[in-house]
Amino acid sequence: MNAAVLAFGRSGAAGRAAYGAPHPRDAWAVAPRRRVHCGEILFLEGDRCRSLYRVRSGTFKTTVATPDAGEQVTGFQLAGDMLGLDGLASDCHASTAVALEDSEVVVFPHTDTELEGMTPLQASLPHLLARELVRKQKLAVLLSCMNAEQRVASFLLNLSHRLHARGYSATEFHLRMTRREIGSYLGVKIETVSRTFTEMHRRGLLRVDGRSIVLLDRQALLSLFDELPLRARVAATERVLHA
Amino acid sequence: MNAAVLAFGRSGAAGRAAYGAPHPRDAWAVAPRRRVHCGEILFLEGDRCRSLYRVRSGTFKTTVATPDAGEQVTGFQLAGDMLGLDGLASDCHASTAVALEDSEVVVFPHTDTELEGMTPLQASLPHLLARELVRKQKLAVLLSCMNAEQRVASFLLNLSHRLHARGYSATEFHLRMTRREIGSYLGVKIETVSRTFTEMHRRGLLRVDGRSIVLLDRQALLSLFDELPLRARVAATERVLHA
DNA sequence: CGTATGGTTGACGATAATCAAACGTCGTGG
DNA sequence: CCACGACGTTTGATTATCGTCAACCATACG
Repeated sequence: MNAAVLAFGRSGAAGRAAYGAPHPRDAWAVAPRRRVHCGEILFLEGDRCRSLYRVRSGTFKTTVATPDAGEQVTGFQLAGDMLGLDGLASDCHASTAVALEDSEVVVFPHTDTELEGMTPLQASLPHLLARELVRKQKLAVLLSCMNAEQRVASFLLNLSHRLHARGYSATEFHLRMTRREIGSYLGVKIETVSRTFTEMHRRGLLRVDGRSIVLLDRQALLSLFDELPLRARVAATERVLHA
Repeated sequence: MNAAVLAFGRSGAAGRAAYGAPHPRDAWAVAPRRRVHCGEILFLEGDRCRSLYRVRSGTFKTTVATPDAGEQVTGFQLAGDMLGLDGLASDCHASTAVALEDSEVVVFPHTDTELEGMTPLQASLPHLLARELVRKQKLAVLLSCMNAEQRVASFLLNLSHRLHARGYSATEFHLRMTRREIGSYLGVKIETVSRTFTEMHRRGLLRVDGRSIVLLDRQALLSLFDELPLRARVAATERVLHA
């Protein structure tokens, strides 16, 4: 039912709450920061992994190179989200991070994760990684069994949810990414993204003007996920009744 | 070029090598084991996460429930692979693990990961999780940009690779999973899996008899990943030339 | 200006989903 | 023993979704 919101879900508190209970805000004051301008690369796939990052402000995309010389977007990161976690698998970053607007990150030198004494970051790494893992798993499910319309609706609802959790409007927001990046992330072509936006607009589900979005009918967007093949819908209904 | 093999890749040494360099085999003797019969559930999505597991022998699948009352296969685990890592995100398992044949697992009680002193498992958790994360990311890429034939070829080559790393034949093996499970994992329907097998058979790439597979032409299977739209292929070629 | 980039729209086609039927193998119970 | 149903698999016919190709517009920028 709320698969849309759950499908991605980089919960707003993810990065913050995991670092220990009382979490004095000053604890971060010592951590170095770095400004990253729009379009600038924070780290490159294959680079030596020297640090982890936490987005302080702004937006990032992470991408991986595909065999066909293209780039595949693997995620969008907002304030509070971690960047570079996949670099812990080896000593190299497994993806590239690019700022989609002028942004700022907190830098956690990689040595922090190797100290003998348990730093707060080190202690919470498994949680952070596991969360990330669950999200990627849900993305895989989305890519496996949703149609284009459902993918786009998932994307918008998820973005809305994450922005809301950060204190922004849940209904009006500005897309920081291009149609091509959205399509790459969702596994559909740019034309399909464009057409889907247009069609949703036509049906009154939202208003689109370039990159500014206004969600007009959240319920209708959610109900797109009920539109399943008949047999599946019947099965789902029975399932709910039995529960 | 070898995207097929890389696309998944639960490297054979993953679970084993990560636990410390010399790795005396006896170190595991103390860890409790558990037999899991074919079809039996090791843990259920939503269950309290009390332990992590490492496959000692046999095969598992992990699945998540989809909104349409179906189940989506999120991975296949062979000997040496970890199970239950996604449970570290919360205190509940994010997926269900089912044995695809009579199997045995090593059980790591969850308390091990919470001890103050760093246990070997605890120390290697970030690596294990990050590896898993990278694999899921690659699965997402596969689901985003490969056609049915490439997905099936990826699956077979990956399985071949993993079996080989475990001392089995890389060319002849027995599928432990149904066509439906393969299709679910790859994001295609069961009929498509079947037809793709048939077509590959017809072209002499492999022999299929029920669930026994014989890979006849690994090169041809790999070359399926060069079959890209013309423009992409040209771009890829140029890229290689410039590198 | 000219060019590059991002976005929209239309026409067309290919890939894979859907629907349907058939077959073999199991295990179960009559 | 055989009949029966539940599965798993294969194959064919048809459909629909989405990708491809192409044209066009708007904006930014040197």
